[in-house]
Amino acid sequence: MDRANVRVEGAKLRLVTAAEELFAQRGFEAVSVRDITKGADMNIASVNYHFGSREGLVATVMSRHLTPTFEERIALLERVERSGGPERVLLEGIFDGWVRPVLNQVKRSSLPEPLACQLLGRMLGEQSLAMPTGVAGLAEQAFARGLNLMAKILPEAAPEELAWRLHFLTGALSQALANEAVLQRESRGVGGKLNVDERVARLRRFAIAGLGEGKKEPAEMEPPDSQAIFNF
Amino acid sequence: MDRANVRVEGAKLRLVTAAEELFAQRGFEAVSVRDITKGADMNIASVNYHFGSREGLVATVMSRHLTPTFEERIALLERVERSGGPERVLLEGIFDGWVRPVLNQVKRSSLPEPLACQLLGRMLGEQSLAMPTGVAGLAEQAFARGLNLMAKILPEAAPEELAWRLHFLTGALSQALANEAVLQRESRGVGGKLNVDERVARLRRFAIAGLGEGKKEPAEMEPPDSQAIFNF
DNA sequence: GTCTATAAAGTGATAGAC
DNA sequence: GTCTATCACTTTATAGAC
Repeated sequence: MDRANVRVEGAKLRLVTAAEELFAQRGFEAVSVRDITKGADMNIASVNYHFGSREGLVATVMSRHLTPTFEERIALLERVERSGGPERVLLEGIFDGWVRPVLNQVKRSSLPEPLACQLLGRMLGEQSLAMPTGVAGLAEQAFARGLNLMAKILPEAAPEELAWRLHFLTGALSQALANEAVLQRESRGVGGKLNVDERVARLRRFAIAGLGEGKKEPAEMEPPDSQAIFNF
Repeated sequence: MDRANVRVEGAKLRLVTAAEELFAQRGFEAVSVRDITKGADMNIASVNYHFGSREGLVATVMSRHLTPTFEERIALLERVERSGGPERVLLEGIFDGWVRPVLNQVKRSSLPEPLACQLLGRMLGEQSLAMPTGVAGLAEQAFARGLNLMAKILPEAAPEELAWRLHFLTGALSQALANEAVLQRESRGVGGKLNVDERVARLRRFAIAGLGEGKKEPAEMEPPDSQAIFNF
């Protein structure tokens, strides 16, 4: 995978850094070229000179973070697949392979941790945000590996069920990274001020249970839920 | 709760409907007043006449959908709390109380189902999207009830852990509603073309397992995960 | 590679006629 | 309540001087 468009330095780096900070705070749509050049204390024309267009800068930001993240995700999932192990270990391997690369990317970022979280959370979760083609291909590869591992744990489940579980995990992860302020408000502070590692530790318990739901453990076969309010 | 700003008709309704369709497709930030009036085949000045400003229209759209949704969520969770039952039933009650009102709102909407899903998914998940104050209050009330019920099932868990689980559920729900196209692409079609009820049925299995993780069931006490790749 | 100046189009909002 | 015309800005992008 060509890394030319992932590495960035000098004037380009100043622009990218300023852009990332603003994208993290306000979202990709709500930031203008002027906001970015002002934030970087550079000339208004510099974005077009260095990146061709606003869109080129957005693509660079996406690629810069998501390329190494998805490459690491692919590598980790591959490693889990090769090393094998009992179901519980595979399940933890899927979660760690899926989530850890995102966390590592947060740590690698030069942005302050809360901003890096918001930026990654947005890139993973924001609707109608087109990924550069190279990145989309990596996302596909990672997804295929995740799906393959899921099928080892739940061989009788429909592949489409497993695909959706990985998708739910991504939604919960995006929420864990980007929406801490929302939880603070809605929970009147009960959510606490957790750093990203603590939040991911909580997500880990939640998601591993969800991903593995239904794996044969005779003791907890689905009871008939006759008293449930609704039937989905 | 005053419903004056929730019910809308005549010219206002035409504008709201056109706006909702565009917001669902492109997101709230990416739609201009001109796009909306063109979509409604109405005059450019009509948005400001009927809603005071673009922001007023956005607030109306949010309130129109989220007010009944959160009111129903509060009512259902209250009902689950009163009727009680064994843990498993409470757990299903929390999920249904949390998610069913959203699904009902999708069905109530005059928009085509896929658009209604995207709109609701965006309102639940889109970062930096300010809720009108009345709606924010309802969201808080619903959250408090959900948290209260969670504490009945997992009395020994930290409240902050339970708050985050509800937050993860919201993230996964938003993903189930709004990002079907993304899953289709990433999974190369494995995700299938599921309608919203089927997607929610899958979310139900995933999330109920995650929400209830750790509730005392001696048979499945956490095994030491010595072989896990990472320790969070 | 950085700058100014400016083009060309789009933005939300409003005054005032009908 | 609907319309036109327009204001006052902002948007991305670029030509051309330095």
